[in-house]
Amino acid sequence: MSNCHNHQSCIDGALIAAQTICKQHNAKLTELREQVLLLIWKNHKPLGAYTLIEQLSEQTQRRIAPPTVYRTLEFLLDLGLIHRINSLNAYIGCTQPHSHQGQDDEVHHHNYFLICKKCHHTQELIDKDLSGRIQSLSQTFDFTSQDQWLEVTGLCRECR
Amino acid sequence: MSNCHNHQSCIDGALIAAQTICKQHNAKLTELREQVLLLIWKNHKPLGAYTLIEQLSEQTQRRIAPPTVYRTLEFLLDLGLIHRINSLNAYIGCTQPHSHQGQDDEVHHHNYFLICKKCHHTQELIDKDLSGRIQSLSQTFDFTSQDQWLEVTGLCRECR
DNA sequence: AAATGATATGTTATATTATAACACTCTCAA
DNA sequence: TTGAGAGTGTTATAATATAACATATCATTT
Repeated sequence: MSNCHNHQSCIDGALIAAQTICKQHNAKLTELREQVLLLIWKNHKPLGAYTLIEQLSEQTQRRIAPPTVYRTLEFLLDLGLIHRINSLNAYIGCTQPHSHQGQDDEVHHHNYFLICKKCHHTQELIDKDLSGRIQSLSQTFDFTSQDQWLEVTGLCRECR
Repeated sequence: MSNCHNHQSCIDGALIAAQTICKQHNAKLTELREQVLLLIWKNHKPLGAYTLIEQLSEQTQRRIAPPTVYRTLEFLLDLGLIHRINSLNAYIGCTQPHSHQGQDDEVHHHNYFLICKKCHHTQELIDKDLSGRIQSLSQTFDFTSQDQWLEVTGLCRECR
């Protein structure tokens, strides 16, 4: 782990947030979903689906097939509890899931990531100002923006 | 094509720009590379690698295998002549390849796209102000940014 | 022109990521 | 108690991408 912090409290917080958000959306946080979410958080770096399948298979002592995991990922993505890092084909826990909730119960994806090219440590940003700026920039091109994905690659402090 | 404009002049311009940039980098714009670049431009929408393989196979009347196309895509990507749209696993021509040239002959990727969810029409933006803003935001997180990828999804004028 | 080395392309096989389709299970409300 | 929906299991396969090695092409030197 490249950034020092209380890791367990991250995980605990993520779990509590997940429980709250599931309740809000009348969705069930099943054992499988909780396991997947926790594994993603424990790794604390973008995690590929097949790595996740491996870890999950080991942990449960039985063979987990891809669709099982992909469905679970989709569930967590839809609720904004995790994010997909497109440039890595990998998944990471959302640090502020509540901030992605719209008034209409819809999840808006305005997600920004700083991704270290060396260690793949990934930091999520949330910046309302930047969101607004990108939105209005879109408007000048007569484009109605919905979701925003920003991936900035470079070097984190440790790897520099 | 969802945005009206002189399409042939786009293509012609892209080809001339490619020739110039290849010369600058002492790289060869071979027939294959030119064919691929033109096909990408003719489609004028993000094009998947395997669609490209199909079109290229048809056009040349022989079977083109994936590595051939992927290598060519890599070449064009490296020179900044095309971009990869990560959210679509697809490739599109760069509208302003010269603007990605650094002084040190290195290509910097600060690329922003507006992607229509319905028709996949994709508009490239270049905005130095936004680049700077994202760069300085990265700095506040003690992160040395190199490349920036922004993909905004939503609806274009025609699809709204 | 022949030899050489570097670059480009061809070819075969396979890795990696993701989804389709259908079967089974479990819960909970009618 | 039953049947409808949600969740998960299972098998097969689709879609995207790369590794490894063979061959060809071209420029340069001899």
